[in-house]
Amino acid sequence: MPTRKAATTPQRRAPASAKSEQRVRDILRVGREVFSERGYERSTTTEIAQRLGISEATVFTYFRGKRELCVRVIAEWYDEITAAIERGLPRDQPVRAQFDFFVHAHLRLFLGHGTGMCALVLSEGRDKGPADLGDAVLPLHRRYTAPLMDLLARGQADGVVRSDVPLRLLRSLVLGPMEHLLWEAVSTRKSMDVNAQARAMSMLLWSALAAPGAELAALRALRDAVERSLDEAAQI
Amino acid sequence: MPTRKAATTPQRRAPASAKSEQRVRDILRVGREVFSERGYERSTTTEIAQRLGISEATVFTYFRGKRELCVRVIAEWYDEITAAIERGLPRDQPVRAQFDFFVHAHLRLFLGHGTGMCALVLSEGRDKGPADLGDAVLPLHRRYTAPLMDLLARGQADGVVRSDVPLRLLRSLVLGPMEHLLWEAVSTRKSMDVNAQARAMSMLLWSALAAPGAELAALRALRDAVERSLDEAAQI
Amino acid sequence: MPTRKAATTPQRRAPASAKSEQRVRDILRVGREVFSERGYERSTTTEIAQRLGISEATVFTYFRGKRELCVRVIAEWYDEITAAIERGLPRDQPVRAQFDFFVHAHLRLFLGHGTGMCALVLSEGRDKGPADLGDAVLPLHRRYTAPLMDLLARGQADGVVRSDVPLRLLRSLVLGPMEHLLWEAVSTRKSMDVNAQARAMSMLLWSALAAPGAELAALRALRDAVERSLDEAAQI
Amino acid sequence: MPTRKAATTPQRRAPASAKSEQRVRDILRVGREVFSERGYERSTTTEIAQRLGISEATVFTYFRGKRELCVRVIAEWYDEITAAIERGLPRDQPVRAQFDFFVHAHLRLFLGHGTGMCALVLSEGRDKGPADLGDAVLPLHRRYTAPLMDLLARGQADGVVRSDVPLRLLRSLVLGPMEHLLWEAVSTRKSMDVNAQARAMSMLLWSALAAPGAELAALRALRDAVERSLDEAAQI
DNA sequence: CATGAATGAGACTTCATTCAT
DNA sequence: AATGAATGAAGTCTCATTCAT
Repeated sequence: MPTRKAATTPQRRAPASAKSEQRVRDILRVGREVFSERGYERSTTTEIAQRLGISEATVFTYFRGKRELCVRVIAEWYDEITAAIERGLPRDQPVRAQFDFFVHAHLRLFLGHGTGMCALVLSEGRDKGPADLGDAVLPLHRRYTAPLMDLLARGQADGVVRSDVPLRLLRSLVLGPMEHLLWEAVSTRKSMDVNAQARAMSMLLWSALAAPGAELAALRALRDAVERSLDEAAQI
Repeated sequence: MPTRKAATTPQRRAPASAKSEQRVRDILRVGREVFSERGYERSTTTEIAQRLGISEATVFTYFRGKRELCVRVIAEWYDEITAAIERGLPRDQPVRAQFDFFVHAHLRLFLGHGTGMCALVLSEGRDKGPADLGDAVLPLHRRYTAPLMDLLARGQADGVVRSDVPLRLLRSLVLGPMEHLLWEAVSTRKSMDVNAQARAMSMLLWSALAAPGAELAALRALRDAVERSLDEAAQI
Repeated sequence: MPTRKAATTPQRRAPASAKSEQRVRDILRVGREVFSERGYERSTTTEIAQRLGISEATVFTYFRGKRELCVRVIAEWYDEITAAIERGLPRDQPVRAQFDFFVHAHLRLFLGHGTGMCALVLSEGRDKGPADLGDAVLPLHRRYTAPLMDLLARGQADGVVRSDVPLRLLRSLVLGPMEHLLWEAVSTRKSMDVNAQARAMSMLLWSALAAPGAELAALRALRDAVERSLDEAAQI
Repeated sequence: MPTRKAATTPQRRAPASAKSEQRVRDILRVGREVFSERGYERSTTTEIAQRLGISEATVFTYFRGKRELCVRVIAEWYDEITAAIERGLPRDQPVRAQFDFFVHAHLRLFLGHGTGMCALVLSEGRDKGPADLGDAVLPLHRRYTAPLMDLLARGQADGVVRSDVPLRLLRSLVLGPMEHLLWEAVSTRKSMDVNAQARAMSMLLWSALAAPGAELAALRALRDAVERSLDEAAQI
């Protein structure tokens, strides 16, 4: 600890040349591989270095430590998927279509690069002693889910999403089943037909989200109209 | 944390005297405490032994190793909560009431003994290297959720639960949001009003599960109303 | 430098059996050797373990870390020499004799076990970053020099030690030259005749400490001589 | 900190252009800063380079290694203070006045540039493994103290400094207390009134150095003269 | 000449596990 | 049956030093 030690000595900082940046990218790439395969605690800087065929010391030239590397790996990944969501979201289409996109994209992104990142984030994004990744992960996750939250809020405003339940619960209602599905995929190590699953999931979730009385209300309005018409007709 | 070498030497097995059984129970009890406070990797056999005031070696007299101990701890816990569910489930009441019980019990059990076991299971039940916990946990989890699956199946047979979606997806729809909620509780370390949350969650989930027949029924009612109106109109 | 880590996990503590105590003594003995040969920073736990023919891990079973071991080594040594001084000091004899004893004992003790401890204490007893031995050493040193301070104070009270200079300066006047001599011995690695040096040093220092009354005595003697001469002259 | 391997490869030597000399001076200047702030072992070539805004490799272009740099830093410093002493020494004044100057200058120089150099020299000038600093420092220190030795020798020749003690011991008597005082200043990190301390110290040391019989001898001479006079008077 | 980049060697420390008693 | 004692294996991290460009 290694020592936890007040760093009084300035750290060697890596410069920003083209070569350096490539190194940083390489280490991040392999770091993502290893961390997602093994989780934080069981990953070793040794393995990361070995897979790259470089010295362990080199890793520490570019990252202050294992912890920082892992945070960077997670951050990069969140940046990617957040960008993918934000880039692809069809904002000019109805809420329902946007929701559909989100579900598809979410499942695709989390399973796309292997299930490892998914597991890493789900599992390590939590307070445990020194390697407290949770504090670093939480804001990233919030940013990632922001589009979903917007979308649901807009849905509520438009009356197509139920308003009888707090937004927070709706978020759980959406993300929960998807994460559960992902866990299952991770646990059983079975591959799955992402598109089919996404379609089914989106349909299911939307029916759970949809304003429950929407159709009913429409029907009642219809009935009332019919009744009124009939009454009027009867009075003639 | 380094990967330890898997135990290759056959261990002396502990006998089954009354005293021995007490020892086993003690170790399991404290093991549960420690594992749930720290997670698997950050727990140490040293601490477990120290809390019991016994020698580390004694732990290894009764358990082949740290991993086996942890698996046993998790298994015991699943046995308990599975039994609690099975014992309390009001099988003679309608599916809806049973579902309600399950949701309440689930949240209560997972948060009851602190969030630690919840976190341990959610977090360590996952693919990591050889001898992983995941393989041991999966069947336990399946057994635990069996009553829920039964219940949903029965609901489908009775027509009160939607049948347009595979059971597997429905399970995710139920367990997913609850786990999501639990994670949130664990992450933010905020205590929550379990009963209130359970009520809201149960209501929400049930409305998502409920056979979309509800609308059909409404439509049927409309048809009837219209018919009635027409009949009345015809009588004039 | 290893990481400092907030120790949340209880440390393995060594028990207090006879065997254990022997181990502790062994490690302290060899630790003293190594630390005094190399100084703190250049000493390694590896070497200490190797000289004992034990595993490095064993060292850490008995001492929390390098730092603590070194502090213990220094403390033990101070205990020894402090005890030796306090045990041997001839308190019933005149201050001058006690001072003589102190000087002899000091030189003997500091050079006795090699010059290493002397160097270690002189050199490492000072604020430098993480391994701040200074705070641990200062009170030990004060306790060690307490008898000397007492002795000087008593000397002042008795009028045999000069009172025109603060005690603090007198302490520097006594310890300074001795340490200087020891440094020289350490630096040049020449052995020296401790007894002879001690005799000369004691004499020199005492003459520097002695109450300037000496000259008054001389003047008195002169007066007497003159008087005697005058008497003799008068008898003529 | 690990023992580094002594440089075995012959280094490229730096040229002696004006620019190069400036570089050397810069590195020496910053090296002095760092070494005196942190001591030898805890200083890093990284930090020295960073403070200068140059590459670490550049440091090694001009100095064979860390150790050589440190030796040069110490040597430069000794050159400065030696020159200061030799320049200021009032050689045409009495020994006592010269001594006074030396004491003042010594304290001023050692504490002047912070206590760091003082600590560095006092602390690292000592036996440690191969290529130690002690061997390099000793001759520098001897040269530095040469004026003092001269001065004391002259004092003995003139009869104003005691001759009953070897010069070597007298040197310890002078330098010892001063170093002791400096250590104290360094350890306690308290600033001190250099001039006042120097005055007191000079007075004290001189009274310890002064030929103890000087006054007595004068008195004896007086007595003899008196006796002789009386005798002569008696014979009349 | 200067340096960006890399690294070998090693330091301290932790911990699950074994085994003689 | 219990444990005191020991340790192998591994892990994270540091830093002086080299060398191609």
